[in-house]
Amino acid sequence: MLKKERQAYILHQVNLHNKVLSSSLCTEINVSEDTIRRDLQELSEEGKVIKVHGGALSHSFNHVYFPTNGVYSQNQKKTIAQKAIGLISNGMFVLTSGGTTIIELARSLPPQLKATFISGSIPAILEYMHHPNIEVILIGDKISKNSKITVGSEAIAKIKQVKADICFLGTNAIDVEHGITDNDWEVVQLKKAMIESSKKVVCLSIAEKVNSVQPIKVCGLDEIDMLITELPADDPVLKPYLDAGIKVV
Amino acid sequence: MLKKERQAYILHQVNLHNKVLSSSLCTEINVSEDTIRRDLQELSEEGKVIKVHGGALSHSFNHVYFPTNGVYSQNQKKTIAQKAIGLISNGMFVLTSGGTTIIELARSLPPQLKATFISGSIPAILEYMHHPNIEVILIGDKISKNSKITVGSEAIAKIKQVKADICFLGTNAIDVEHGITDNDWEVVQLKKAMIESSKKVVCLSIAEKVNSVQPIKVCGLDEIDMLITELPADDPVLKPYLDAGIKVV
DNA sequence: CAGGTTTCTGCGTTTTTTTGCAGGAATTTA
DNA sequence: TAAATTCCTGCAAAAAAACGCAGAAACCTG
Repeated sequence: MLKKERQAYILHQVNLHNKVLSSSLCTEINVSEDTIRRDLQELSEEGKVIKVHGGALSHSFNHVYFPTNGVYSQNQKKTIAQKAIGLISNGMFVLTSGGTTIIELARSLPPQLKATFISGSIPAILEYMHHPNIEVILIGDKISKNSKITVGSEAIAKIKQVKADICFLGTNAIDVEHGITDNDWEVVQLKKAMIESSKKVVCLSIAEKVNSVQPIKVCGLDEIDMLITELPADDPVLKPYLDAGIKVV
Repeated sequence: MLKKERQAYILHQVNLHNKVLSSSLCTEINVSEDTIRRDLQELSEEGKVIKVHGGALSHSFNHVYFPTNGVYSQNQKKTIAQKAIGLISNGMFVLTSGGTTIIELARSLPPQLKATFISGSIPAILEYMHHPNIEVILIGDKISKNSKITVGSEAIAKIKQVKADICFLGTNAIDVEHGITDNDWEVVQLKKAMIESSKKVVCLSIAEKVNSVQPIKVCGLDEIDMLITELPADDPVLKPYLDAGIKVV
Protein backbone atom coordinates (compact mmCIF):
# COMPACT_ATOMS: atom_id res chain seq x y z
CA MET A 1 0.00 0.00 0.00
CA LEU A 2 1.31 3.41 -0.98
CA LYS A 3 2.02 5.94 1.69
CA LYS A 4 -0.35 8.52 0.24
CA GLU A 5 -2.99 5.86 -0.05
CA ARG A 6 -2.57 4.95 3.58
CA GLN A 7 -2.83 8.55 4.67
CA ALA A 8 -5.94 8.99 2.57
CA TYR A 9 -7.46 5.99 4.30
CA ILE A 10 -6.59 7.38 7.71
CA LEU A 11 -8.05 10.76 6.86
CA HIS A 12 -11.13 9.06 5.59
CA GLN A 13 -11.58 7.17 8.81
CA VAL A 14 -11.02 10.26 10.92
CA ASN A 15 -13.62 12.21 9.01
CA LEU A 16 -16.09 9.38 9.14
CA HIS A 17 -15.88 8.61 12.83
CA ASN A 18 -14.47 11.84 14.20
CA LYS A 19 -11.66 9.92 15.84
CA VAL A 20 -9.21 7.10 15.24
CA LEU A 21 -7.01 5.00 17.48
CA SER A 22 -3.50 4.39 16.21
CA SER A 23 -3.71 0.88 17.63
CA SER A 24 -6.75 -0.06 15.56
CA LEU A 25 -5.37 1.59 12.46
CA CYS A 26 -2.16 -0.37 12.62
CA THR A 27 -3.98 -3.69 12.72
CA GLU A 28 -6.37 -2.58 9.98
CA ILE A 29 -3.65 -1.64 7.51
CA ASN A 30 -1.05 -3.99 8.90
CA VAL A 31 1.85 -1.65 9.48
CA SER A 32 3.75 -0.81 12.61
CA GLU A 33 2.44 1.75 15.07
CA ASP A 34 5.42 3.93 14.32
CA THR A 35 4.33 4.27 10.75
CA ILE A 36 0.82 5.24 11.79
CA ARG A 37 2.22 7.72 14.25
CA ARG A 38 4.40 9.27 11.56
CA ASP A 39 1.43 9.49 9.21
CA LEU A 40 -0.68 11.11 11.90
CA GLN A 41 2.18 13.48 12.57
CA GLU A 42 2.34 14.52 8.94
CA LEU A 43 -1.42 14.86 8.55
CA SER A 44 -1.49 16.95 11.67
CA GLU A 45 1.28 19.20 10.38
CA GLU A 46 -0.78 19.72 7.25
CA GLY A 47 -3.71 20.62 9.45
CA LYS A 48 -5.82 17.70 8.26
CA VAL A 49 -6.33 16.10 11.67
CA ILE A 50 -5.69 16.85 15.32
CA LYS A 51 -3.19 14.47 16.84
CA VAL A 52 -3.84 13.36 20.38
CA HIS A 53 -2.35 10.77 22.69
CA GLY A 54 -3.39 7.40 21.27
CA GLY A 55 -4.77 8.54 17.95
CA ALA A 56 -6.27 11.55 16.20
CA LEU A 57 -9.44 13.61 16.06
CA SER A 58 -11.25 15.28 13.20
CA HIS A 59 -10.74 19.01 13.07
CA SER A 60 -14.30 20.03 12.27
CA PHE A 61 -15.67 18.17 15.24
CA ASN A 62 -13.50 19.91 17.77
CA HIS A 63 -14.03 23.35 16.37
CA VAL A 64 -16.87 24.75 18.42
CA TYR A 65 -17.64 28.35 17.84
CA PHE A 66 -16.53 30.79 20.51
CA PRO A 67 -18.33 33.97 21.44
CA THR A 68 -15.00 35.54 22.41
CA ASN A 69 -14.90 39.17 23.39
CA GLY A 70 -17.23 42.10 23.12
CA VAL A 71 -18.17 41.38 26.70
CA TYR A 72 -19.19 44.35 28.78
CA SER A 73 -16.43 45.56 31.15
CA GLN A 74 -14.29 42.55 30.39
CA ASN A 75 -11.22 43.85 32.17
CA GLN A 76 -13.01 44.26 35.46
CA LYS A 77 -14.36 40.77 35.07
CA LYS A 78 -10.88 39.42 34.43
CA THR A 79 -9.73 40.99 37.68
CA ILE A 80 -12.63 39.38 39.50
CA ALA A 81 -11.87 36.03 37.89
CA GLN A 82 -8.28 36.16 39.05
CA LYS A 83 -9.33 36.81 42.61
CA ALA A 84 -11.86 34.01 42.50
CA ILE A 85 -9.36 31.50 41.16
CA GLY A 86 -7.29 31.97 44.28
CA LEU A 87 -10.09 30.29 46.21
CA ILE A 88 -10.08 27.09 44.21
CA SER A 89 -7.70 24.29 45.01
CA ASN A 90 -7.14 20.82 43.61
CA GLY A 91 -9.81 18.25 44.27
CA MET A 92 -12.57 20.73 45.05
CA PHE A 93 -16.17 20.44 43.94
CA VAL A 94 -17.18 23.78 42.51
CA LEU A 95 -20.74 24.85 41.77
CA THR A 96 -21.21 27.80 39.42
CA SER A 97 -24.12 29.76 38.04
CA GLY A 98 -24.09 31.39 34.61
CA GLY A 99 -23.27 34.90 33.50
CA THR A 100 -20.38 36.59 31.78
CA THR A 101 -18.33 36.94 34.94
CA ILE A 102 -18.46 33.19 35.45
CA ILE A 103 -17.42 32.68 31.81
CA GLU A 104 -14.42 34.87 32.41
CA LEU A 105 -13.60 32.78 35.46
CA ALA A 106 -13.91 29.61 33.42
CA ARG A 107 -11.53 30.95 30.77
CA SER A 108 -8.93 31.97 33.29
CA LEU A 109 -8.66 28.65 35.10
CA PRO A 110 -5.03 27.55 35.24
CA PRO A 111 -4.45 24.45 33.10
CA GLN A 112 -2.94 22.39 35.90
CA LEU A 113 -5.99 22.77 38.13
CA LYS A 114 -7.74 19.48 38.82
CA ALA A 115 -11.21 19.99 40.15
CA THR A 116 -14.83 19.13 39.45
CA PHE A 117 -17.10 21.84 38.13
CA ILE A 118 -20.86 21.56 38.28
CA SER A 119 -23.12 23.87 36.36
CA GLY A 120 -26.26 24.13 34.28
CA SER A 121 -25.05 27.05 32.23
CA ILE A 122 -24.34 26.08 28.64
CA PRO A 123 -21.77 28.81 27.92
CA ALA A 124 -19.93 28.00 31.13
CA ILE A 125 -19.97 24.30 30.34
CA LEU A 126 -18.50 25.02 26.91
CA GLU A 127 -15.56 26.72 28.56
CA TYR A 128 -15.06 24.03 31.18
CA MET A 129 -15.04 21.42 28.43
CA HIS A 130 -11.96 22.95 26.88
CA HIS A 131 -10.00 22.63 30.07
CA PRO A 132 -7.65 19.65 30.08
CA ASN A 133 -7.94 18.59 33.70
CA ILE A 134 -11.30 19.45 35.14
CA GLU A 135 -14.25 17.13 35.36
CA VAL A 136 -17.48 18.65 34.19
CA ILE A 137 -20.86 17.73 35.60
CA LEU A 138 -23.80 19.11 33.71
CA ILE A 139 -27.08 19.79 35.48
CA GLY A 140 -29.84 18.67 33.17
CA ASP A 141 -33.42 19.85 32.69
CA LYS A 142 -35.34 22.22 30.47
CA ILE A 143 -33.20 24.91 28.91
CA SER A 144 -34.14 28.52 29.34
CA LYS A 145 -33.20 30.10 26.03
CA ASN A 146 -32.98 33.51 27.64
CA SER A 147 -30.38 32.72 30.21
CA LYS A 148 -28.89 29.66 28.43
CA ILE A 149 -29.11 27.69 31.63
CA THR A 150 -31.07 24.62 32.64
CA VAL A 151 -33.98 25.43 34.87
CA GLY A 152 -36.76 23.47 36.51
CA SER A 153 -37.47 21.14 39.39
CA GLU A 154 -35.22 18.39 38.07
CA ALA A 155 -32.27 20.75 37.95
CA ILE A 156 -33.00 21.96 41.46
CA ALA A 157 -33.36 18.43 42.76
CA LYS A 158 -30.04 17.50 41.19
CA ILE A 159 -28.28 20.47 42.71
CA LYS A 160 -29.65 19.58 46.12
CA GLN A 161 -28.06 16.16 45.80
CA VAL A 162 -24.55 17.60 45.68
CA LYS A 163 -22.55 19.14 48.46
CA ALA A 164 -20.03 21.45 46.87
CA ASP A 165 -16.99 22.93 48.55
CA ILE A 166 -17.60 26.31 47.06
CA CYS A 167 -20.20 28.05 44.97
CA PHE A 168 -19.59 31.00 42.67
CA LEU A 169 -22.61 33.15 41.93
CA GLY A 170 -22.56 35.60 39.06
CA THR A 171 -24.52 38.37 40.69
CA ASN A 172 -27.00 40.67 39.00
CA ALA A 173 -27.60 42.97 41.96
CA ILE A 174 -26.42 43.14 45.55
CA ASP A 175 -27.49 45.56 48.20
CA VAL A 176 -26.99 45.86 51.94
CA GLU A 177 -30.66 46.03 52.68
CA HIS A 178 -32.12 43.57 50.14
CA GLY A 179 -29.24 41.17 49.80
CA ILE A 180 -28.82 39.47 46.45
CA THR A 181 -31.58 40.01 43.95
CA ASP A 182 -32.21 38.99 40.37
CA ASN A 183 -34.76 39.35 37.60
CA ASP A 184 -35.50 35.81 36.44
CA TRP A 185 -37.70 33.73 38.69
CA GLU A 186 -36.40 30.38 37.52
CA VAL A 187 -32.76 31.36 37.75
CA VAL A 188 -33.41 32.58 41.28
CA GLN A 189 -34.76 29.18 42.25
CA LEU A 190 -31.57 27.61 40.96
CA LYS A 191 -29.32 30.00 42.78
CA LYS A 192 -31.17 29.36 46.01
CA ALA A 193 -30.57 25.66 45.60
CA MET A 194 -26.92 26.24 44.82
CA ILE A 195 -26.46 28.31 47.96
CA GLU A 196 -28.04 25.57 50.04
CA SER A 197 -25.78 22.93 48.54
CA SER A 198 -22.48 24.65 49.14
CA LYS A 199 -20.25 24.93 52.15
CA LYS A 200 -19.11 28.35 51.04
CA VAL A 201 -20.89 30.92 48.88
CA VAL A 202 -18.94 33.49 46.89
CA CYS A 203 -20.56 36.39 45.07
CA LEU A 204 -18.86 37.73 41.96
CA SER A 205 -20.05 41.20 41.09
CA ILE A 206 -18.65 44.15 39.20
CA ALA A 207 -18.70 47.34 41.31
CA GLU A 208 -21.39 48.78 39.09
CA LYS A 209 -23.88 46.22 40.34
CA VAL A 210 -23.01 46.73 43.96
CA ASN A 211 -25.76 48.63 45.75
CA SER A 212 -28.35 47.92 43.11
CA VAL A 213 -31.62 46.05 43.44
CA GLN A 214 -33.60 43.72 41.20
CA PRO A 215 -37.19 42.54 41.65
CA ILE A 216 -36.69 38.99 42.94
CA LYS A 217 -34.78 38.09 46.05
CA VAL A 218 -32.20 35.30 45.99
CA CYS A 219 -30.94 35.49 49.55
CA GLY A 220 -29.93 37.81 52.34
CA LEU A 221 -26.38 38.92 52.98
CA ASP A 222 -26.14 36.55 55.91
CA GLU A 223 -26.18 33.58 53.56
CA ILE A 224 -23.13 34.56 51.59
CA ASP A 225 -19.57 34.19 52.79
CA MET A 226 -17.56 36.26 50.40
CA LEU A 227 -17.92 39.09 47.94
CA ILE A 228 -15.49 39.63 45.07
CA THR A 229 -15.41 42.80 43.02
CA GLU A 230 -12.73 44.43 40.91
CA LEU A 231 -12.22 47.08 43.61
CA PRO A 232 -9.59 46.82 46.34
CA ALA A 233 -10.93 45.30 49.53
CA ASP A 234 -10.71 48.56 51.44
CA ASP A 235 -12.76 50.59 48.99
CA PRO A 236 -15.36 52.61 50.94
CA VAL A 237 -18.19 51.29 48.75
CA LEU A 238 -17.60 47.84 50.19
CA LYS A 239 -17.43 48.91 53.83
CA PRO A 240 -21.09 48.12 54.62
CA TYR A 241 -20.62 44.54 53.42
CA LEU A 242 -17.54 44.08 55.56
CA ASP A 243 -19.58 45.36 58.47
CA ALA A 244 -22.28 42.84 57.66
CA GLY A 245 -19.74 40.11 58.31
CA ILE A 246 -18.92 39.26 54.70
CA LYS A 247 -15.35 38.64 53.68
CA VAL A 248 -14.58 41.13 50.94
CA VAL A 249 -11.76 40.50 48.47
CA MET B 1 6.72 -1.02 -27.46
CA LEU B 2 6.76 2.64 -28.33
CA LYS B 3 7.15 5.27 -25.72
CA LYS B 4 3.84 6.93 -26.55
CA GLU B 5 2.13 3.60 -26.51
CA ARG B 6 3.61 2.78 -23.13
CA GLN B 7 2.54 6.05 -21.62
CA ALA B 8 -0.95 5.62 -22.98
CA TYR B 9 -1.09 2.23 -21.32
CA ILE B 10 0.13 3.64 -18.03
CA LEU B 11 -2.42 6.44 -18.14
CA HIS B 12 -5.12 3.91 -18.88
CA GLN B 13 -4.13 1.84 -15.87
CA VAL B 14 -4.02 4.85 -13.59
CA ASN B 15 -7.45 6.00 -14.62
CA LEU B 16 -8.81 2.52 -14.29
CA HIS B 17 -7.50 1.70 -10.82
CA ASN B 18 -6.80 5.16 -9.42
CA LYS B 19 -3.26 4.03 -8.69
CA VAL B 20 -0.31 2.16 -10.16
CA LEU B 21 2.88 0.73 -8.73
CA SER B 22 5.99 1.31 -10.75
CA SER B 23 7.16 -2.16 -9.80
CA SER B 24 4.13 -3.88 -11.28
CA LEU B 25 4.19 -1.71 -14.38
CA CYS B 26 7.74 -2.60 -15.16
CA THR B 27 7.02 -6.33 -15.09
CA GLU B 28 3.82 -5.84 -17.12
CA ILE B 29 5.49 -3.91 -19.91
CA ASN B 30 8.87 -5.52 -19.43
CA VAL B 31 11.00 -2.44 -19.23
CA SER B 32 13.32 -1.23 -16.54
CA GLU B 33 12.03 0.69 -13.56
CA ASP B 34 13.96 3.72 -14.70
CA THR B 35 11.92 3.88 -17.86
CA ILE B 36 8.68 3.68 -15.94
CA ARG B 37 9.92 6.34 -13.59
CA ARG B 38 10.76 8.61 -16.45
CA ASP B 39 7.36 8.05 -18.01
CA LEU B 40 5.66 8.80 -14.74
CA GLN B 41 7.79 11.87 -14.41
CA GLU B 42 6.69 13.16 -17.79
CA LEU B 43 3.04 12.33 -17.25
CA SER B 44 3.19 14.08 -13.93
CA GLU B 45 4.76 17.16 -15.49
CA GLU B 46 1.94 17.22 -18.01
CA GLY B 47 -0.49 17.01 -15.11
CA LYS B 48 -1.93 13.68 -16.22
CA VAL B 49 -1.10 11.80 -13.04
CA ILE B 50 0.18 12.49 -9.53
CA LYS B 51 3.53 10.92 -8.90
CA VAL B 52 4.16 9.50 -5.45
CA HIS B 53 6.87 7.39 -3.92
CA GLY B 54 6.39 3.90 -5.34
CA GLY B 55 4.05 4.72 -8.18
CA ALA B 56 1.40 7.23 -9.19
CA LEU B 57 -2.17 8.21 -8.39
CA SER B 58 -4.98 9.57 -10.52
CA HIS B 59 -6.38 13.00 -9.88
CA SER B 60 -9.77 11.64 -8.95
CA PHE B 61 -8.06 9.87 -6.10
CA ASN B 62 -7.10 13.14 -4.57
CA HIS B 63 -10.50 14.57 -5.26
CA VAL B 64 -12.33 11.71 -3.67
CA TYR B 65 -10.25 11.22 -0.58
CA PHE B 66 -9.13 14.71 0.31
CA PRO B 67 -12.32 16.76 0.31
CA THR B 68 -11.80 20.46 0.74
CA ASN B 69 -15.05 21.56 2.31
CA GLY B 70 -15.32 22.08 6.05
CA VAL B 71 -17.55 19.32 7.32
CA TYR B 72 -17.00 15.93 5.82
CA SER B 73 -19.75 14.82 3.42
CA GLN B 74 -21.86 17.77 4.40
CA ASN B 75 -24.08 17.53 1.38
CA GLN B 76 -24.96 13.93 2.08
CA LYS B 77 -25.75 14.87 5.65
CA LYS B 78 -27.99 17.70 4.51
CA THR B 79 -29.93 15.24 2.35
CA ILE B 80 -30.30 12.90 5.29
CA ALA B 81 -31.41 15.74 7.54
CA GLN B 82 -34.12 16.73 5.08
CA LYS B 83 -35.47 13.19 4.97
CA ALA B 84 -35.42 12.95 8.75
CA ILE B 85 -37.27 16.23 9.22
CA GLY B 86 -40.18 14.77 7.30
CA LEU B 87 -40.74 12.40 10.20
CA ILE B 88 -41.12 15.10 12.82
CA SER B 89 -44.45 16.75 13.41
CA ASN B 90 -45.66 19.37 15.84
CA GLY B 91 -45.96 18.37 19.47
CA MET B 92 -43.60 15.43 19.23
CA PHE B 93 -41.02 14.47 21.82
CA VAL B 94 -37.78 13.81 20.00
CA LEU B 95 -34.75 12.09 21.48
CA THR B 96 -31.43 12.55 19.68
CA SER B 97 -27.88 11.34 20.10
CA GLY B 98 -24.84 13.35 19.09
CA GLY B 99 -22.74 13.35 15.94
CA THR B 100 -22.34 15.59 12.94
CA THR B 101 -25.36 14.19 11.13
CA ILE B 102 -27.56 15.09 14.08
CA ILE B 103 -26.08 18.59 14.11
CA GLU B 104 -27.00 18.95 10.48
CA LEU B 105 -30.53 17.83 11.33
CA ALA B 106 -30.69 20.38 14.15
CA ARG B 107 -29.59 23.16 11.82
CA SER B 108 -32.17 22.28 9.19
CA LEU B 109 -35.22 22.22 11.42
CA PRO B 110 -37.95 24.45 9.95
CA PRO B 111 -38.54 27.51 12.12
CA GLN B 112 -42.27 26.91 12.52
CA LEU B 113 -41.80 23.46 14.00
CA LYS B 114 -42.97 23.18 17.60
CA ALA B 115 -41.60 20.14 19.32
CA THR B 116 -39.59 19.07 22.33
CA PHE B 117 -36.03 17.89 21.77
CA ILE B 118 -34.17 15.88 24.35
CA SER B 119 -30.44 15.30 24.15
CA GLY B 120 -27.22 15.13 26.10
CA SER B 121 -25.03 16.26 23.23
CA ILE B 122 -23.63 19.72 23.80
CA PRO B 123 -23.17 20.66 20.14
CA ALA B 124 -26.70 19.48 19.35
CA ILE B 125 -28.14 21.41 22.29
CA LEU B 126 -26.37 24.55 21.08
CA GLU B 127 -28.17 24.24 17.77
CA TYR B 128 -31.56 23.49 19.30
CA MET B 129 -31.18 26.52 21.54
CA HIS B 130 -31.09 28.81 18.52
CA HIS B 131 -34.42 27.53 17.28
CA PRO B 132 -37.32 29.86 18.07
CA ASN B 133 -40.03 27.32 18.79
CA ILE B 134 -38.64 24.12 20.13
CA GLU B 135 -38.35 23.22 23.78
CA VAL B 136 -35.00 21.81 24.75
CA ILE B 137 -34.48 19.29 27.50
CA LEU B 138 -30.91 18.66 28.45
CA ILE B 139 -29.82 15.34 29.85
CA GLY B 140 -27.38 16.04 32.65
CA ASP B 141 -24.43 14.09 34.05
CA LYS B 142 -20.70 13.93 33.65
CA ILE B 143 -19.48 15.27 30.32
CA SER B 144 -17.29 13.12 28.11
CA LYS B 145 -14.86 15.56 26.58
CA ASN B 146 -14.21 13.21 23.70
CA SER B 147 -17.72 12.92 22.42
CA LYS B 148 -19.07 16.15 23.95
CA ILE B 149 -22.03 14.32 25.35
CA THR B 150 -23.20 13.64 28.89
CA VAL B 151 -22.56 10.08 29.95
CA GLY B 152 -23.08 8.05 33.08
CA SER B 153 -25.77 6.34 35.11
CA GLU B 154 -27.64 9.55 35.89
CA ALA B 155 -27.95 10.35 32.23
CA ILE B 156 -29.17 6.84 31.47
CA ALA B 157 -31.66 6.92 34.32
CA LYS B 158 -32.99 10.23 33.08
CA ILE B 159 -33.39 8.93 29.55
CA LYS B 160 -35.29 5.90 30.83
CA GLN B 161 -37.79 8.23 32.48
CA VAL B 162 -38.91 9.66 29.18
CA LYS B 163 -41.02 8.06 26.50
CA ALA B 164 -40.19 9.80 23.27
CA ASP B 165 -42.21 9.56 20.07
CA ILE B 166 -39.13 9.18 17.97
CA CYS B 167 -35.43 8.75 18.44
CA PHE B 168 -32.76 9.77 15.94
CA LEU B 169 -29.47 7.96 16.23
CA GLY B 170 -26.38 9.29 14.52
CA THR B 171 -24.84 5.99 13.47
CA ASN B 172 -21.17 5.15 13.40
CA ALA B 173 -21.50 1.77 11.77
CA ILE B 174 -24.36 -0.42 10.63
CA ASP B 175 -24.17 -3.91 9.24
CA VAL B 176 -26.69 -6.61 8.41
CA GLU B 177 -25.00 -9.19 10.55
CA HIS B 178 -23.80 -7.12 13.52
CA GLY B 179 -26.50 -4.47 13.62
CA ILE B 180 -25.51 -1.06 14.91
CA THR B 181 -22.05 -0.80 16.41
CA ASP B 182 -19.96 1.99 17.86
CA ASN B 183 -16.54 2.63 19.37
CA ASP B 184 -17.25 4.35 22.68
CA TRP B 185 -18.55 2.24 25.52
CA GLU B 186 -20.29 5.01 27.39
CA VAL B 187 -21.97 6.40 24.30
CA VAL B 188 -23.20 2.92 23.51
CA GLN B 189 -24.86 2.68 26.92
CA LEU B 190 -26.66 5.93 26.23
CA LYS B 191 -27.83 4.88 22.82
CA LYS B 192 -29.20 1.66 24.25
CA ALA B 193 -31.22 3.62 26.77
CA MET B 194 -32.46 5.95 24.07
CA ILE B 195 -33.64 3.04 21.95
CA GLU B 196 -35.55 1.61 24.89
CA SER B 197 -37.22 4.91 25.62
CA SER B 198 -38.58 5.58 22.17
CA LYS B 199 -41.62 4.37 20.31
CA LYS B 200 -39.77 4.59 17.03
CA VAL B 201 -36.05 4.36 16.36
CA VAL B 202 -34.53 5.98 13.28
CA CYS B 203 -30.93 5.48 12.22
CA LEU B 204 -29.21 8.25 10.32
CA SER B 205 -26.17 7.05 8.44
CA ILE B 206 -24.24 8.19 5.41
CA ALA B 207 -23.89 5.43 2.85
CA GLU B 208 -20.19 5.24 3.60
CA LYS B 209 -20.93 3.83 7.06
CA VAL B 210 -23.45 1.31 5.85
CA ASN B 211 -21.98 -2.19 5.95
CA SER B 212 -19.18 -1.26 8.31
CA VAL B 213 -18.52 -2.57 11.80
CA GLN B 214 -17.16 -1.06 15.01
CA PRO B 215 -16.04 -2.90 18.15
CA ILE B 216 -19.03 -2.36 20.49
CA LYS B 217 -22.58 -3.42 19.76
CA VAL B 218 -25.46 -1.01 20.28
CA CYS B 219 -28.36 -3.13 19.09
CA GLY B 220 -29.51 -5.57 16.45
CA LEU B 221 -31.34 -4.58 13.32
CA ASP B 222 -34.60 -5.85 14.78
CA GLU B 223 -34.62 -3.01 17.28
CA ILE B 224 -34.61 -0.21 14.75
CA ASP B 225 -37.58 0.87 12.69
CA MET B 226 -36.11 3.03 10.01
CA LEU B 227 -32.86 3.69 8.22
CA ILE B 228 -32.11 6.99 6.50
CA THR B 229 -29.19 7.45 4.14
CA GLU B 230 -28.52 9.91 1.35
CA LEU B 231 -29.19 7.18 -1.21
CA PRO B 232 -32.54 6.56 -2.88
CA ALA B 233 -34.59 3.93 -1.08
CA ASP B 234 -34.23 1.42 -3.91
CA ASP B 235 -30.44 1.46 -3.99
CA PRO B 236 -29.17 -2.13 -4.04
CA VAL B 237 -26.87 -1.47 -1.09
CA LEU B 238 -29.94 -1.01 1.09
CA LYS B 239 -31.79 -4.09 -0.10
CA PRO B 240 -30.62 -6.34 2.77
CA TYR B 241 -31.97 -3.88 5.31
CA LEU B 242 -35.32 -3.73 3.56
CA ASP B 243 -35.35 -7.51 3.65
CA ALA B 244 -34.63 -7.38 7.38
CA GLY B 245 -37.91 -5.56 7.84
CA ILE B 246 -36.52 -2.07 8.21
CA LYS B 247 -38.22 0.84 6.53
CA VAL B 248 -35.62 2.44 4.32
CA VAL B 249 -35.94 6.06 3.24
C1' DC C 1 21.25 6.19 -48.56
C1' DA C 2 25.12 7.68 -45.47
C1' DG C 3 26.46 10.36 -41.77
C1' DG C 4 25.42 13.04 -38.02
C1' DT C 5 22.34 14.28 -34.42
C1' DT C 6 18.90 13.52 -31.17
C1' DT C 7 16.25 10.63 -28.35
C1' DC C 8 15.52 6.61 -25.77
C1' DT C 9 16.77 2.86 -22.76
C1' DG C 10 19.18 0.07 -19.37
C1' DC C 11 22.88 -0.34 -15.93
C1' DG C 12 25.69 0.76 -11.88
C1' DT C 13 26.22 3.95 -8.23
C1' DT C 14 24.82 7.28 -4.98
C1' DT C 15 21.19 9.57 -2.48
C1' DT C 16 16.80 9.87 -0.49
C1' DT C 17 12.66 7.94 1.45
C1' DT C 18 10.28 4.76 3.99
C1' DT C 19 9.74 1.52 7.48
C1' DG C 20 10.39 -1.28 11.58
C1' DC C 21 12.81 -1.86 15.88
C1' DA C 22 15.00 -1.03 20.40
C1' DG C 23 15.57 1.88 24.32
C1' DG C 24 14.20 5.32 27.34
C1' DA C 25 11.07 9.29 28.32
C1' DA C 26 6.51 10.89 28.93
C1' DT C 27 1.69 10.30 29.69
C1' DT C 28 -2.36 7.96 31.04
C1' DT C 29 -4.90 4.84 34.04
C1' DA C 30 -6.07 1.91 37.82
C1' DT D 1 1.99 5.57 43.31
C1' DA D 2 2.84 1.86 40.16
C1' DA D 3 1.81 -0.41 35.91
C1' DA D 4 0.75 -0.04 31.29
C1' DT D 5 0.45 2.60 27.06
C1' DT D 6 2.03 5.62 24.06
C1' DC D 7 5.71 8.66 22.25
C1' DC D 8 10.08 10.02 20.75
C1' DT D 9 14.87 9.41 19.10
C1' DG D 10 18.35 7.35 16.73
C1' DC D 11 19.56 3.59 13.88
C1' DA D 12 19.70 0.20 10.26
C1' DA D 13 17.81 -2.28 6.38
C1' DA D 14 15.17 -2.24 2.35
C1' DA D 15 12.98 0.01 -1.30
C1' DA D 16 12.72 3.64 -4.51
C1' DA D 17 14.54 7.68 -6.86
C1' DA D 18 18.06 10.38 -8.95
C1' DC D 19 22.16 10.74 -11.61
C1' DG D 20 25.58 9.99 -14.94
C1' DC D 21 26.85 7.34 -18.68
C1' DA D 22 27.06 4.48 -22.71
C1' DG D 23 25.10 1.78 -26.24
C1' DA D 24 21.15 1.39 -29.27
C1' DA D 25 17.46 3.08 -31.80
C1' DA D 26 15.15 6.61 -34.27
C1' DC D 27 15.22 10.69 -36.79
C1' DC D 28 16.58 14.06 -39.80
C1' DT D 29 19.10 16.13 -43.77
C1' DG D 30 21.58 16.72 -47.71
